Amino acid sequence: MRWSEYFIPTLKESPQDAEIISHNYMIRAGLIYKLSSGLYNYLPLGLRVIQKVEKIIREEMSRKGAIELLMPILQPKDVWQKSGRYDVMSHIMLKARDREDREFILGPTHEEIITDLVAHKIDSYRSLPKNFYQIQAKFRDEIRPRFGVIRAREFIMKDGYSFSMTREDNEKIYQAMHDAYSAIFRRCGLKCMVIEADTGVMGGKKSHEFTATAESGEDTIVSCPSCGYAANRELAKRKLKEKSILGIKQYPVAEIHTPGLKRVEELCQFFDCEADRFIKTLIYRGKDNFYAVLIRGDLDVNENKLKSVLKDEDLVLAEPKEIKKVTGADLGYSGPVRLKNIPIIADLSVKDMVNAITGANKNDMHYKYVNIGRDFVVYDWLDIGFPQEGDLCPKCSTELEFSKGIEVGQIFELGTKYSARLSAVIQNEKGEDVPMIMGCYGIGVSRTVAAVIEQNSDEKGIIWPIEVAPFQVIVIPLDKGQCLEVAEKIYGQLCADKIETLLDDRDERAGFKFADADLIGIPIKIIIGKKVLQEGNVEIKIRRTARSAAVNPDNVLKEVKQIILADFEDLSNEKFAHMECRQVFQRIQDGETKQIKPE
RNA sequence: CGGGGCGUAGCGCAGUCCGGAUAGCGCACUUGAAUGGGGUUCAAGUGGUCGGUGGUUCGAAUCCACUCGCCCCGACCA
Repeated sequence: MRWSEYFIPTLKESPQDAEIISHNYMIRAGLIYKLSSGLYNYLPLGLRVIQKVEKIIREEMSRKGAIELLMPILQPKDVWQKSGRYDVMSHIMLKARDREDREFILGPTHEEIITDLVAHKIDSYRSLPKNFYQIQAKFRDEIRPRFGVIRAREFIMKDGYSFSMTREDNEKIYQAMHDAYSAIFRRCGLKCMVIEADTGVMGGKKSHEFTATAESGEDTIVSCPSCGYAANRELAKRKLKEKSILGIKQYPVAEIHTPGLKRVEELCQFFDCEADRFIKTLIYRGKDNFYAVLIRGDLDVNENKLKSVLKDEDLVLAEPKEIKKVTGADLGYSGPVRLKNIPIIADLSVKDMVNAITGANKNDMHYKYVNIGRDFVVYDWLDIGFPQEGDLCPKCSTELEFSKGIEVGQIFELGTKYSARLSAVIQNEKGEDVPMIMGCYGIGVSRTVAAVIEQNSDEKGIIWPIEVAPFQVIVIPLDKGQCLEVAEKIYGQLCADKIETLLDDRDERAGFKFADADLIGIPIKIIIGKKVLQEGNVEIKIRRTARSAAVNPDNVLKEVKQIILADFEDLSNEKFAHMECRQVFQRIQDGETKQIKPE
């Protein structure tokens, strides 16, 4: 491709609304252009990268026997009502009516559609298992789109759905997808953590998240450096460091007048102490009864964990009126002491608290010097908080580490939630109708591109890993005349050999071209300048290492192929095991060939 | 949805508080000249319904009301 005939609108200045590196570079390198909040044009260069990621996905998916199809973006409302998700996901769905006033939504995902399809077209267990996928645009009316394509409203997603007769088959596909995802992200040049994840509105039993580590990530990952336990902070279990409370003197309970003071923050000031001296008491309303939930004052209750340990999906914080009824006092004065007829559940963080401060279940009153056992009894000790710095691994008690990441993929074991509701049933060997067992597997394609940039860039711009680079090579003539002639020749050779090459044929100065080439991140530069050419050479320069070497123009094709192969090998060992290539790559990396400008 | 901010040329911004004449600056773009291996220099240009509507006023980018859009923090999030 000739730059002058192509379309790469680069920007020298940073756009005002780009908060993170990938967003900034995607705009500046001319990959995307915003149409409206959360809606992006993919410009030619950006599209090429998207297509590279899609190609990798298709290869790895079909390697595992998955079948590609394509479903509509516009979906009739009634399918969603059948699954029960029309209401649950209502807030992210864009709704529309056609000319006959029929109701539709723009698909935020496709479980319902594929299940409907399979329900109609697969009627024997002999046809199972099947694993379908598509790559297509999704629309989710995000509450707050941000970070460019990382949280966009319209985005490109690969979504896959498997249908099995048996748990074993389902488990096999889950594992196959797990493996496929690892390969996909590795080939994209992404460092990922695979972590235990929450199933959210998808429902289902088991889920793993593939999270690309990035400072700018929205997800917090908790991991154990010792045993490898890793989970989303929303889900992560924890142990707490044990503190000995032996020998600490317990004072008698004292009632303190605390007029109008309800929030922990205010109470800290009043008592002149840290938040961790308080036992926060929250009243929750469950399906059948109320719970008093205790947690240390500086921590928050993880409601997902609470729901799951109490096996009560309907759990919500009680209304002020209900609190008054249950505790006898207004919101803000609840406490465990003399709290009757309600189970007291406590987070592990409360266990070693001595002489704590709690509400007194009387308005404007708190207790000081409250002690467990003596002043109240806990019905059950549970892990219902979020892990904090210093907390320990639930499995091996090593101190947990925290990192940030971008969720690029997630896989779920769905069970029979959708198949049962949408009648995707088959007859088993005994002639009984049973719902199919499902799994679902998603990759945020556009988001993956952003994650790759988050992990692969420097102050000059993007540094594409070879497999997702929009072009592998950029040929840069620094002058007209002979330089351009040689450049054209090399460009022709590379193209003829199916190496994706960009020829910067613009009449611009050297620095300008270099800066653009670095910004758009092409891995290999072929630089043709007068001086080097007089010595009969051109220059090959690697974007990532900034190392360069002079080579004879006739050898450029050979060298480039070897660099590319070596790079591929780096990303995907099993695929390209060419020792020779590695050696040549090493030679260029080490600068063993003639150096123009040693770094 | 709550809180905050912004909207002036393709991009980044000044001007708005305190109303006044052809609405400025940098980058980009066009033309010319010099230059030619890491974002050159000089000169001359193109380009703006000041987000929109209504109002106040002799006069509105500027004041008022409404409205649309965008961004940030929070709530939310496969």
